This record gives sequence, C-alpha cells and structure tokens, in this order.
Amino acid sequence: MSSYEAVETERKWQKKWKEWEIHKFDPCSAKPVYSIDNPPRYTSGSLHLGHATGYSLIDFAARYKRMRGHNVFFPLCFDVNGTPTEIKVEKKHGITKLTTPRQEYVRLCSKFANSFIDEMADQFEQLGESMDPSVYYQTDAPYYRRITQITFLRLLKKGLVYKGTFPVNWCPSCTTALADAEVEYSDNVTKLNYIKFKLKGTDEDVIIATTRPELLAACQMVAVSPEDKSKEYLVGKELVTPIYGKAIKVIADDKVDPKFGTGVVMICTIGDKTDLEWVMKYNLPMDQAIDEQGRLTSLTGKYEGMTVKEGKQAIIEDLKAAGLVVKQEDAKQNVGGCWRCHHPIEFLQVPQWFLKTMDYKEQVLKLADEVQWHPPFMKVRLQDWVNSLQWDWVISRQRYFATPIPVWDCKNCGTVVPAEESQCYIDPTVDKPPMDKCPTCGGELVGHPDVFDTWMDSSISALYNTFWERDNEKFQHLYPMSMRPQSHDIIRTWAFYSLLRCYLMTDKRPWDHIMIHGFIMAPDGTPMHSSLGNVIDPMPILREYGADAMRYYACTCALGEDNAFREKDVIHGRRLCNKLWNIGKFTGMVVKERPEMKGLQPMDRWILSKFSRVVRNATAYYEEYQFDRAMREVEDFAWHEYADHYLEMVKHRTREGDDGVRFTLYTITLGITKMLAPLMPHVTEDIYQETFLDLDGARSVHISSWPEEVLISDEDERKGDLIKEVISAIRAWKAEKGMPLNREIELIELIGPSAVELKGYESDVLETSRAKELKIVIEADLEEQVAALKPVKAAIGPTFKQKGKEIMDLLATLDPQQAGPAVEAGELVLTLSDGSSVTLDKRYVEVQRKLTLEGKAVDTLQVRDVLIAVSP
RNA sequence: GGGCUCAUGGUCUAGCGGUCAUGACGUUGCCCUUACACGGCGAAGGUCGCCGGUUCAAAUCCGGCUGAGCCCA
Repeated sequence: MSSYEAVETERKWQKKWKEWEIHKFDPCSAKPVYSIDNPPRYTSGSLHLGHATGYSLIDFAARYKRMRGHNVFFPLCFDVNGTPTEIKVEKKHGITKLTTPRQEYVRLCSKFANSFIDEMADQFEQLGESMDPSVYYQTDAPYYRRITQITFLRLLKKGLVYKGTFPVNWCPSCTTALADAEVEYSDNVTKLNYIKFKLKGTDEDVIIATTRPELLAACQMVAVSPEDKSKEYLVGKELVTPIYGKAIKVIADDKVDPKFGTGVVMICTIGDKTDLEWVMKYNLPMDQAIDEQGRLTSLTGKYEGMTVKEGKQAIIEDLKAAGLVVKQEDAKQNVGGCWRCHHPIEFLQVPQWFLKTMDYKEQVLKLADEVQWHPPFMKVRLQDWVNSLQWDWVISRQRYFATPIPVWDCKNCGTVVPAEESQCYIDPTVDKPPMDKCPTCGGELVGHPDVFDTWMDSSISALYNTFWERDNEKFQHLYPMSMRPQSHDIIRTWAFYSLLRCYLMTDKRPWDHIMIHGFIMAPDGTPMHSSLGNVIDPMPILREYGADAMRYYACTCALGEDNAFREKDVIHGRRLCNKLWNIGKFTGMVVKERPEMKGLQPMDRWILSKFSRVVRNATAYYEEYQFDRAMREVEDFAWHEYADHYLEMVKHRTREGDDGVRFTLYTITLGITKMLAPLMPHVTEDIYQETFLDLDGARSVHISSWPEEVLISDEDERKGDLIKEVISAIRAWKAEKGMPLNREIELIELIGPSAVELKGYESDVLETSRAKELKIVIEADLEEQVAALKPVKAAIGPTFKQKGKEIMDLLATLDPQQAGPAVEAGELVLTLSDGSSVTLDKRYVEVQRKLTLEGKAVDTLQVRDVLIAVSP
C-alpha cells in the first residue's frame, strides 16, 4: 500500500478512542481544567456543512488543550426545544395546538426531536469530534430544565422579572401566537382608501391614505416624509380623526414613502410591521381595536363584534355616506399570513414576562471587557447591540415545546404563585401548585400556560456545565468556564443573554475566552438555504475524502469570517494526509528505536532550528485560536522545507545508520505529527501508532506531550539555506536539461570566497546531486561583473525624503558596471535637477554581482555569492 | 438606514507603510530520484474593487463610493 486510506483508517481510530476513553473529563484529576461551553446542537435532523466546520474548530481547541496537559471538559450536548420542531411535527402529523391535547403535542415533539440524537452523535464521531458523552446533556431533560426554572425563581424573588404586555404575531383563526418563522409573506391586492381628516381648529381637509380603515379607532399619529416639502407645514400640528373625533399629532419620519398614496399615513396600533416599529420607536399607547378572535373591540364603537373584513366594509360605507372618502384605488401589498391556515396575521398586545435587561447594560459591557474575544472585533458587535437596546428581554412565549414557566395564576385575582425550588423540574399545566388555594383571595390556582424563550435555556449552559446548584464543590472548581465557542449571528442572543444570566446568578463572567466563527457559504459565496436548494451535506464529503480532509477545510476558515465552501481545499487536505502518512512511513523505515541527540550534522542543525521556530510559532497561533495560521505554519514546513528538501538531502545518510539523521527524523516527524494532531486527528494517530507508539510512550497521540523546541541557531539556518539553494539550483538545472534527477554528474565546483561557508556540507551536495566529484574553490579565474544596482528604499526614503524618487530614477539610468565600484567606494555622486548633489554608498545601494568563469566549457549557476560550475 | 466584516493573477488566498506581492487550485513543460505520480522540478498568468487624501514611499493608514455577508432598525 502506497497511499493513505482515510475512510477505513478513521473508523478504526474512532472506535479505539471510544474504547480508551481518551476524551473523558476526569473530575478528580489534578491537571488544570480547560472547559468548553459547547453549543448544544439543535436536533433538526442532521448536521450541515456549517455545523461540521464550526464543531471542528471547537474540537481543534479541545484536542490542543488535552495535549498541553489540560483536563478537558467538552460536553456532547443537544438543544431539544422550540418552534422549528413544533412546525415540523405539525406538518408531519397534520395537527395543531387546537386539535391536540397539550401533553400529547409535547410528547410528539419530544419523540420527533429525540429521534435524531443517535444519528447526530454518530455524525460527530465520524467527523472526529472529541466530545465527551460522560458529561452529556440535552436541554429538554428535566435535569436541565430544572436549572432554567430555578434561575427564573431566583430572578423573580429578586424582583428582576415582571409581567407586562408586548405585541406578538397572532393568528385570529388559530387563536395562537406565531413566531416570526411561522409568518409567511405574500403579495395581494387591496383597496387603498383616501380619507379626509380635518386639520384641527380649521376647515382644511388633509387626505390620508390607508388600507386599514377599520383601525381608525386605534389611530395614534399621522406621519409624513421629512423629504416632502409640500407636507412640511403639517408637522407638529394636529389632525382630527373622522367618526371618532380624536386629535392626533403629525410627525415626520423617514419610513414614510412620499410617493405612496397621498404621502400622509396613519399610524395605528397595530396594523402592520411598520406600525409596530413606530409603536416601539415613539412609545405609543397600545389601544386595541382587534381581539384574539379577530373581531373589532368596543374601542371601535358601533363596529364592535364585526370581523376585520366586515368592519372594513361597514366603516368605509359610513365614511362614504359622510362624504369623507375621496377615492379608492387598488394597491399591492405584502401581507403576513399564518403558515398553516394562511389567515392574515394581526399584531396583538398580549401579557408577557420580562427580564430587567435595561438596568444591566453597563454591567454586561463590563463583563464583556473581562472576556477575551477571538477575534477581538467581535466584542464591538456585542457592545453596539447592548448600547442600542430599547426594551427589556421578553422571556415568555405562547408555545408548548419548551421549558414551562413554573408558576400558577389565581383564576380569580391574578395573583402569581411561584413553584418552590425543591419542586423543580415542574410543569404547572400538569403538576400541583405548592398550595391549594390563592394565598390572597382563596381562589382557584391554574397552571401558567406560557413557556420560556429558548434562549432562557441555552443562556445558562455555563451554569449547567459547572454543576451550579448540583454540586457546589465542583462548581467552585469549574466556574467560570474557559471558553465559549459560537457563531457570530447569535452574539446578541446567546453571548449576550449568557453574560447577563450567569452574572445575575453568580456575580461573575461565565467564561474567560470567547471564540467566534463565521458562516459557511455556498461555493458561489451566497448563503446556503434549504429553500434555495444549495445546502451541502457534509456526510458524502466525509465518505469520499475522509474527516481529516474535511477538517483541513474547516481549518482554512479564519475565525470570524464568512467562507465559501471550497471542495478543492478538502481535496488538498486529503493530499496533505497522504503526504504526512508517507513522511511517517519513510521515518519508520529509518527509525526503529528512540534515538539520542548526538552526531548532528550541519543540515540536521539547520532543519532542527527551523523546526524549533515552527514549534514556537504554531504554539502561539494555537493559543490565539488561529488554527488557520497554525496549520499553514506546520504544513509549509513539513511539506516543503522538511520533505522536499531535508529528506532529499539526507537520504544518502539513512542507509548508513547515521545518529544525527535518525534523531532528526524522529524528532521532527513526531513533532509535526503532534502539532497537526488536533487538526487532523486520524492520520496523525495512524502515524503515531505505526511508528512512534513504543518510542514516545503515550497510548494515543492525542494524550501525548506537546513538542518542544530543540535548538535555534541563526548561523546554522543561514548556512543551511545556502546549501539548500545550491542543491535546488542544481536540481533545477537538471530539470531544465531534461535529465532525470538521479542522473550522475561528473564534477561540481563551488567557487568564490563565500564558498568557504559550504565546508562541512560537501557530502550533502555530492550525494543529493549525484555528482562524482565536488570541489570547493575559494580562488578561481572568475570574472566578476556588477549585474545590477538596487536602491535600498528603506534607507533612501527616510534620508533624502522627496528627493528619493529622483535619486532612484537616476540610479536606474546608470551603467551598473561603471557605477558599481563607485558605490562600493562610497563615492557615487549624483547631481539632481535642482543643482544639489548627493553621495551614495553601500547603505543606499545594493550592488548585485554576476560571476563568470573564464575559459571553461561548463554550465554555471549563481546562488548568492557562490558560483556553481557543473560539468555534466 | 445603523454597526461589524470582506474585496489581491481564471478561481480561492497570504501579506496590513519600503517584498522581484505569498501560496494553493487550474493551465502548461519536464522528471517514476531506494516515503508519496494523491509525488517532484520548472514556466506562463496580477493597473492588489473604484475615487480622493496622508507620506519621501500605500495592496498595506485615513475618508468617500460600489459590491458581498451577518446582526439590528
């Protein structure tokens, strides 16, 4: 077998890791803890490419920290709550909340969502993710929901949650609140009515245009565009509504399109999405003209009890009769409808629970400063969001499949009776309240039907993970967590609410670091959406190229940036696996036992020094969560400097039982294997098990020690680079001549004063280039010519300032062979156009030479100051 | 409309004050050298999105514009 077989190898090691439990968090360990507040994966069916990438990035950190001697806490976890599941279940079973008893409905949702967990866990495994099932949780479980409920009860006790009202999408036909995701927008045609309002205190009519005359009773304001000069005089004045005779203010607002209708619109509570925005923006009173069944309320006077459609007709007829309707015309509009029954939705003010968020803006900003953000600019997004907050967090939802709010309401007087903490987890729609009757009036207590916003569950993941209210000793040890990984779209939700909630419970930040990754786009750079049909399934990619190749792609995605999917990067990842595997194989042929550090030859010192710098740099990149840079650092070194150059240069020594080369091969192949192990865990494990298991001593590369620097020497690197270039030049020469690389050469002469640097490397040059003879010639009949004069911009610029450009232009016109010696003597004088003159020396001009050999029929190559004469 | 981010050879990408502007894929020429043809050595290919400004010097800093992504109005 001469190439690496990814897919079968990967399965083998995945099974072994499970068997060895190398990913297991050890609660008793004395090692420092590194804990990851892993995003619980939403149980939507299967992983998509974005998840595969995101979780791979997290896994890089987890595996790196294990190798750095940490006791890593990296939970396998799932988010099993919420609207998307409800919608799918309703579609699947053809049910609604009205047709199905609540508990049956919840049971169906739970069954549906849980049915995906085994498959998703298996997909994580196939990706090589090292999540730990021993610290498993899922957000719908009583043990998790209990923590959500306890935090709520504490907040309630502290007076931080309160009841108020807030507008929601409402389907009057299904009589239920809808999440934004359940609203479907469609175009239709309706009548735009031009109606006369009186300008208060005058006889002047102002014509407003509206599609919803039935909301006239709830009209709060009239708005015009600030651009509209003809309506400018109205701003600040008051109009009087027909029928109701209510005085309302005229304002100017950017949202008004001066070309729509008359350019004067009425703002009602609440006709459409724009009205809703205005309600929030101007803090308008919430008069309600429509009730939960979609009928007009008493506010509308004689129209009370009519449906919206009937009311619209009736009021228009009345207005027409009074001569107040100027005209009616068809208008296109984009209306929201219920996804299920397609009835137009209304915005309804309904009772909601709030968490006091506005009071803690400063505190959250302070916490954000205590957390290290990777990349740092993501903190700005959080800050902007916090600073723009307008109202408290609405934490209740009128849904079923989520954590119930643990309170009962008195049917009679509305008193709220919270659960006892010891009762939690509890479902008040099923379970009994802590007392039989209302403590205020003795009335009957009924379970509160609302549930929590799902962010109420997910924003306490750091508390759950650290055993808050479960095991105080562990909590003290584990809190705050080390790192929160997440994507940038949920900074305003998950990151923000986590900071807030955890602070309110613990007075501390939830984590030390936060790592934020971007989105994976379709190959053309546009977002992936199931509706567009451009979603990419990662599993076929895994089956074709293997998980390490897939992870290689994930690794090329810089943190915080959106990345289009590039299959060619996956393919490149597979090639890298193969390259590494072959480097391992080659090393295994040479290294049979653990070598001592002895007998190092110059080229060994050269590559060991380069390797040591790679260890230093790659480690620093890992510490900063810059996995793309870590990969590039190690890959470039491993593939090019090490495999292409060093291995080729020392092959001749491997047959001779050379100590230096054995030590170097052992150290570097093992080192790069370890440095890439977090990123490509399978191929590196395969190399480790095959070649290094007994020599290095750990059961798995993933729990082995991180590589260390061996030696760093500028001198060795400089000389080694020269030798590498000499050998490369000879190889390139052979390629140019169309010779096989193993073709023998009669004689190589390395000529010139600088060639003395190459003493000690003769055999490397000789063997690698297949020369029969090698000579180092310090003095020879060399003709030395100045080939070029190169201005040193970094010196000329600061010294001569604006004259610099002219000096460089002049230099280009000179004959290098004449001017060269003058530069070296420090007396090249240039006369500038303004009559001044400047003297240039070697600091300002680099003299580049060309060497030629007189009187010999050989090919010559130049590498820096060394001339190579090759006799074929 | 606001905040953040991105824009570099055909494609993707590194660089973030002075580089012959990096590398990969693709194209192309040569080479089976005792790990790897899923390999190696070469070649061609770029007005560094557009317009201004700062500077002796800008792909790199600043401002504006255009296009794209996320979040928010």
